[in-house]
Amino acid sequence: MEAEGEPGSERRRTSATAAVTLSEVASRAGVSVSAVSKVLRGTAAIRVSPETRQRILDAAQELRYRPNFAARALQAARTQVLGLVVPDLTNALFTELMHGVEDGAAAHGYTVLLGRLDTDRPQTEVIARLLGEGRVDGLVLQATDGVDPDSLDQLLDPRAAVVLINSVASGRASSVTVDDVGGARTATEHLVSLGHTRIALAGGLPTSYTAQRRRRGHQEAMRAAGLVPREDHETALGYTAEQGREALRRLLRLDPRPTAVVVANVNAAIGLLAEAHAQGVDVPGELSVATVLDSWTAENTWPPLTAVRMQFYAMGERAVASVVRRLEDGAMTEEVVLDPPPELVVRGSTVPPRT
Amino acid sequence: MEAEGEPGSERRRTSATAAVTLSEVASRAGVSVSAVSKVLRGTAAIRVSPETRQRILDAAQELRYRPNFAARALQAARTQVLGLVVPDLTNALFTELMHGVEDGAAAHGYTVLLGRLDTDRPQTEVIARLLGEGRVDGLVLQATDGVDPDSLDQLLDPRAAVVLINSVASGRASSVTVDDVGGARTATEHLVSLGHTRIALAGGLPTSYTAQRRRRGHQEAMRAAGLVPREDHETALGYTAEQGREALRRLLRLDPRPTAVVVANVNAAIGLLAEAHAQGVDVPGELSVATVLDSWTAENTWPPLTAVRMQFYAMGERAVASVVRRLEDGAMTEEVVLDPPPELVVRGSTVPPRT
DNA sequence: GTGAAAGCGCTAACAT
DNA sequence: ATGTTAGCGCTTTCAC
Repeated sequence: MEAEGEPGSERRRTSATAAVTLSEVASRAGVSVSAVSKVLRGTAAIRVSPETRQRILDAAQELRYRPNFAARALQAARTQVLGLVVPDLTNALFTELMHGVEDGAAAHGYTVLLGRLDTDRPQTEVIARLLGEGRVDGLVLQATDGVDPDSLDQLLDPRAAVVLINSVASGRASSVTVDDVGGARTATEHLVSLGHTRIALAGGLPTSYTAQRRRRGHQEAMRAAGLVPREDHETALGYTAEQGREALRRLLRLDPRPTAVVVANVNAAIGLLAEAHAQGVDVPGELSVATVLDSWTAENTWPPLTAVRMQFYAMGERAVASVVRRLEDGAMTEEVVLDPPPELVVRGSTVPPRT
Repeated sequence: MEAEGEPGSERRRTSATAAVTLSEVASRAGVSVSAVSKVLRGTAAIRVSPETRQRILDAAQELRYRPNFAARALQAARTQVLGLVVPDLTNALFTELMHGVEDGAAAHGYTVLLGRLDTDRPQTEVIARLLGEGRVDGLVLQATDGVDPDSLDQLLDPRAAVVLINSVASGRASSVTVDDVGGARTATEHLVSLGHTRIALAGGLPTSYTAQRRRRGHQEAMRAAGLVPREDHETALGYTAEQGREALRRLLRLDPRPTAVVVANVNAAIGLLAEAHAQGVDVPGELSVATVLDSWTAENTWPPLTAVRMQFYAMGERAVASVVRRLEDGAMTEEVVLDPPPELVVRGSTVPPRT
């Protein structure tokens, strides 16, 4: 606002690409770069007279000064960027996680860089590039579900700030996990409380860490209710809609059929439900369906799916908090998101069994 | 591999955080930094003897050298990062777009930084920061649907490399748009071809650019079939599931009722379908439902939704191609993705009208 | 209170 | 064919 120094015409000079630099601000304010630097970033605001300070602020303002990201990053050896690496961008669930990561990152002053996990190129490469080239300060990494934990172990530099999502590598990386056991337990308990006794489980792949934990939760709830989890009532096909469909087909071959099923994943549950329609199976009349994991899609199926909301958003936030902590005081932690507990949302797909 | 120069002990010095630099490689190979720089980035590979070259390559290899991102970015005034800014990370459709952007970016040697669009903070700020601080070279920007085009106009620096998704700002930014007109037309044509004549439209907000275009497509198809689009057969409530439900309620009050409806968005269609169930309306018996925009969720509803796949993935790819072009030869373009045309996917929710 | 200068790691123009 | 050097824009001692 203050007219000062240079003629007005000079101002318009700043062209398209040419960004305003610190020294331009300095010369406009008639001070040194270091003074500008100090003032602009608040450091040692003290050792500058109020007038100089104001002059600098004005100059920066008028010139629309923006600190150059690369220069700062180079100097600080910090980018304030976190990498988010996931196997499948198209998954509706990942969306929630990403959202949590995004919000968490913003809250801590970081931005998020998306990492690609090519199926072909080894995950190692991605990680090495992101971290090794200093493109990011830390990494939130969701390994492909069902990936060999040992190989994961291999590729993790224990000194790097990486947090694993829904898998663990003790001593090599931090981890944040959703409460899979509790989630599955909740779903099964709900079915039990409705009076079901023949409760099947449409689970994920046996190699999957989350699938194992959800299975455990299911079995715990069964046993707690005095029921015996039956081997043939369990499938372990996977988390996709198609795999959910296949799970239903298998369950239908059983005699007697289960009266209820816990599906370990919404996507699979939606597929299973669609297949039930296709096969003329009445849900919930003949078969109650409860799913672990909720998403908006679950409430718009017919009947709407009873689901257990898992805290993916919170997990994303925690994951960021975890890397940031690691970055700041080197702490490596393993955490299960228990706090907002898995939340049962009863909708139309579950009712008491027919008598 | 070549034992050369420094004692072996020296090697292990490199600690956790300390990244290997060019000069370390240089001294290990016994050459100058510039030689290493040239060789490692392939430039002028010529003016170096094969032996030196090999020595450098080996040294870099052994030291696991990685070029520092910030240093390169500073020097080149380029980050090879593209910003992706969208209003809602949680939208299933955005997911496809993001995927296309990701793939496109990777193909062009860029990575993707997620931009936040706080509802509170002005979009200006986000853009200014990302571009102004040089965190990204260009921007793929999806303005909030229904945002005032003029205000968008305001905040766009016409010199910046930004491409708009599904909205336009002629002369200020490039744009890539999905074929909304064609998509809606296709959906309506399908219904017409089944023999429907009372075809309603559950549209998006009137201010929305896409909604306007989809409405146009619908009307075009109606007129082409000799039908008159009726004002009272159109709602313009919005794209969410809840708004789809409301649209159905309104349509049900009509007399005579439409026998078919084109919904301008999957999410709304899913809501509309769920509401139909809730109201005991038989789909497709009493009402055929076709939706513009497809997603995997549409095929798992009951009945599965007939939908028109819009090319969001392709749009993402094109958007990246567009920014890259702009970055390289300054070209500003406006493009409609016509090439993979909107694709009709007939599923169970549409049948001929009852006689 | 303010400024000069070194240096973060890299590239490119310019010697040799 | 190889090396020297001057920055890129910023932060940060260290002098004055």
